[in-house]
Amino acid sequence: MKAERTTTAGKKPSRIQQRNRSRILDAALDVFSAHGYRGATLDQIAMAAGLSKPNILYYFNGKEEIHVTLLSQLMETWLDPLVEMDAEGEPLEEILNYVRRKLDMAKDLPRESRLFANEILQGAPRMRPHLQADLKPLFDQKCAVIQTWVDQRKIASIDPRHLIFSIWATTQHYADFDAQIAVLIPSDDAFAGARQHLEETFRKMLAP
Amino acid sequence: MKAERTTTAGKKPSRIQQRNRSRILDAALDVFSAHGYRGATLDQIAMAAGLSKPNILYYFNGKEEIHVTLLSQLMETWLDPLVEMDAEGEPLEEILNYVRRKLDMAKDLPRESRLFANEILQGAPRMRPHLQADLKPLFDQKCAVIQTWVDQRKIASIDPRHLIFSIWATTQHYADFDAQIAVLIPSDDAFAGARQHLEETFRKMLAP
DNA sequence: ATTATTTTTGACCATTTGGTCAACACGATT
DNA sequence: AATCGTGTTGACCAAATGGTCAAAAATAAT
Repeated sequence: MKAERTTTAGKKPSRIQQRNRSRILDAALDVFSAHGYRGATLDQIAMAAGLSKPNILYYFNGKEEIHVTLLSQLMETWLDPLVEMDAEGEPLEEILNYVRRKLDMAKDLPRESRLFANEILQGAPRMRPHLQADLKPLFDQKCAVIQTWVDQRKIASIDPRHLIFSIWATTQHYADFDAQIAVLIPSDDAFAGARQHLEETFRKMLAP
Repeated sequence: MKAERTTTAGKKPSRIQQRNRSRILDAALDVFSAHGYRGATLDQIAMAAGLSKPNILYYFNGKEEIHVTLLSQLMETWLDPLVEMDAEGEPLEEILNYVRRKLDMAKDLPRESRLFANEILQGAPRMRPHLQADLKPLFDQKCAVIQTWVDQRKIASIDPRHLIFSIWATTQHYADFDAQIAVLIPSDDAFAGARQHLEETFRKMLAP
């Protein structure tokens, strides 16, 4: 019988296992988000994790498994703000809160945002299953919620799908295109201005 | 004296030179935009161009030169819609026209959009000079124009910088995140819906 | 202390990849 | 047809890279 210390962990991961696995994942997040999947090397990840390359391969069966693990973990975090959007809440405030939460994520988790962006840009080769299985149903459900708000005249008439796209695009932009923004708004916290701008614009956009 | 048939072309490029160089650049655009810089290989580019690898290296001094050439050419096309925005025109219509043009570019030139997005995502290692030299001054100039429109109450009070970011984000999103959109809006032309949605939302956003 | 188990690593390997080069083919000019 | 500059390529190369493995350290269990 093989070790199988990977995805379907046999029993209980030792203290040292937990520590090293999370070290590796954190280092891999650094490297993958900065260079993309193919641009990242195991040596870089090993270096960043403070472990030897063979040791990395002791904890993960290969480069791809590290990447897939990161993507899977990310999915949960990524969808959470949308899950939080409450059909019973006050419509405008629910949507604005969603915008705020997404912008917070772009600010606080830029590596995750870029990892995601990289994967989608390349055609989502390793993530399409997750998108289909997790994102799609949630998306459809929340679109329906927003549509009821539109039908009840609680917010302006708008296509819920493209509204969500606009929210994703405008918030993630500040993480994914940071290198460009840094050139255009030097030595300034773009997020402060972004928060106010998005608050105001989405408010106007949605006013019934 | 060396050949120097690269950037600073000695004299006149022959018919065959022009043909093959553009073939290579077109193939490289395919490959780079699909896999990123490091993910792209000269063999893939050569294959896509219908030429041998050594032949590719006969026309370009290396992988990086091909990439840089693409980026340089792209810059002009990319900035053009913003250049077109006329300070003398009707403010709201000028901005909406800019949105429309940017969306057209996302639809018609998705490879270029992804090439650009890939480069910025990786921190713009090969493009920062262009951003500084070309994009930055244009950005500042057009921000000033928009600011005068705001000051004259021609459009709503808004931060021109973040307005432009929002336009970039929402339009390019449809090209860059196509893989995700295809999952969420299956077998549908997202651009048709996007055009109407963006038209309406930016109109509301900017109404004085 | 001794055995058993889990971690760690130096030394290797096979493949991929960017790039070189000498030789060869082509096309225009004489 | 011989010549000369332009194009083209098969054969190679060195470095990078994902991955393997047997042996050595640590660590835990007895």
